[in-house]
Amino acid sequence: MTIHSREFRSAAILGTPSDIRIDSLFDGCAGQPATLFAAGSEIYAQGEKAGDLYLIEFGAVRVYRLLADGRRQISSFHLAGEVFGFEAGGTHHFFAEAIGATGIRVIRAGHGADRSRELLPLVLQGLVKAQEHLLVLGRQQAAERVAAFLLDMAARQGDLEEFDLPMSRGDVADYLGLTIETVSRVFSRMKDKGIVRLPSLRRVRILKWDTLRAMSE
Amino acid sequence: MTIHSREFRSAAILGTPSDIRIDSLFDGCAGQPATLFAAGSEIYAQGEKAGDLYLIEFGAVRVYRLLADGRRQISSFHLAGEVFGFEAGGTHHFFAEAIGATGIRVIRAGHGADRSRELLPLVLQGLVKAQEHLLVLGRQQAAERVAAFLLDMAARQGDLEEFDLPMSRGDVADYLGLTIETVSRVFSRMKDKGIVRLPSLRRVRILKWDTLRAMSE
DNA sequence: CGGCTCCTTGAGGACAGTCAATCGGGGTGG
DNA sequence: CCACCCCGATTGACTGTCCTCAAGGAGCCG
Repeated sequence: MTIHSREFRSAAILGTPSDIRIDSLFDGCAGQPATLFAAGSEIYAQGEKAGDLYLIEFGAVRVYRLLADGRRQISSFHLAGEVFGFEAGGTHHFFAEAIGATGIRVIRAGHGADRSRELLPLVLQGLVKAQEHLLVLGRQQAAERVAAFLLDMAARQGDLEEFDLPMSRGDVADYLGLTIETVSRVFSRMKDKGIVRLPSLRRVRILKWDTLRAMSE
Repeated sequence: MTIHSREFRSAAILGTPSDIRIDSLFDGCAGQPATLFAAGSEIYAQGEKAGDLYLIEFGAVRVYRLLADGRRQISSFHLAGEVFGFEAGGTHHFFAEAIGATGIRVIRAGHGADRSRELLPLVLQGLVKAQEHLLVLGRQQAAERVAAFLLDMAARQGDLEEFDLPMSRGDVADYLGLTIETVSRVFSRMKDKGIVRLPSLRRVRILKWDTLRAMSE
């Protein structure tokens, strides 16, 4: 069900949220066309052979894992300018899907050169983020989780007052370890209290930053 | 309150649970004495300058983070033979403490040589483990979490029928995002059902592996 | 043997989940 | 351009799992 468009030419990279430089990773693949993934299409699956990395040019990606009965945990979202696809042991332990229409540049593995030096800081940052998210899932209540999530999304889009939520309520729920209904209720409550405005389903404007920060502890 | 014993000579490394070779990391510090950390003593703290790595020779370590009101999430336990201390941005984002009396060999940073190549597989494995733990915290119930935890502890001690739990019930609770009482109740229920035996507070014998595996899904 | 800490067990309550009905908005077709 | 449709989101009522509070028990040290 994956749609690949070799025709699609990349938009400008919107800038990396971190200060880690990734430019050098693309020495060997400059000028390569990006691939377009349609909404919901699979980028890689658990069990597949891993090695390549993926740079998002526009759109967003969810990386997740499933339990046997279908319960899903999204371990991370990735936005424009971010790199994902790191794996251990040469095998993917997770699934990756485009959330909306997403342009991705593939960084092929084994270009000869050893990329450890450039990759290590990126992977370390991913490790810290995952471990910080453990605190959210293990010890925070629903409202605290949503507050932390909104602040993270805002920070990754330049701390603008208003920003996009590329993902559905269901995706947010599966990222925060909650249900759709609980996420929806927390959003509504935040709106009622004047903490946020919700101009549309996929858009948020933060009105009370300090309140949100206090909520996320 | 930290006790460092420069006199202490290391016991044999008990073997790495993974198949990743770490020998080469110690080229520059072979023969260095290990340091003894007393039970509960701090190895490093959040906010401290990072860079060194730590190899456990015996004992166990908890790595955790705190919320403002004292809620604690243990992001990982580390046993004999394992390396920890990876950080991003040169600063520790977590606390590390010895659980019981623990012998640790410090791998000093900046020995000149670039360690990226050896480190990357270790960090990648840590990332996968953290992300897998997200699924446990986000989507599994209490009994499933405990089952997954026991299987993990068993696997890291050679899949022996009977093995040590170096940490307290409180540590287990803070690792699994539960309370002491819930962990205790799940243990008791598993004992009642003949799934495990608990020869002592810090020791477990798994009787029904398949049941545990089915529980952890 | 006493006292301490950690663990266990019980009773009751709260937060989030489940089930179900309704709302709303973006897209399509008339 | 408007009406309809459909999927996602919202809201409400109720349930259940886990947390909180509290008391009692077990192991381990001096």
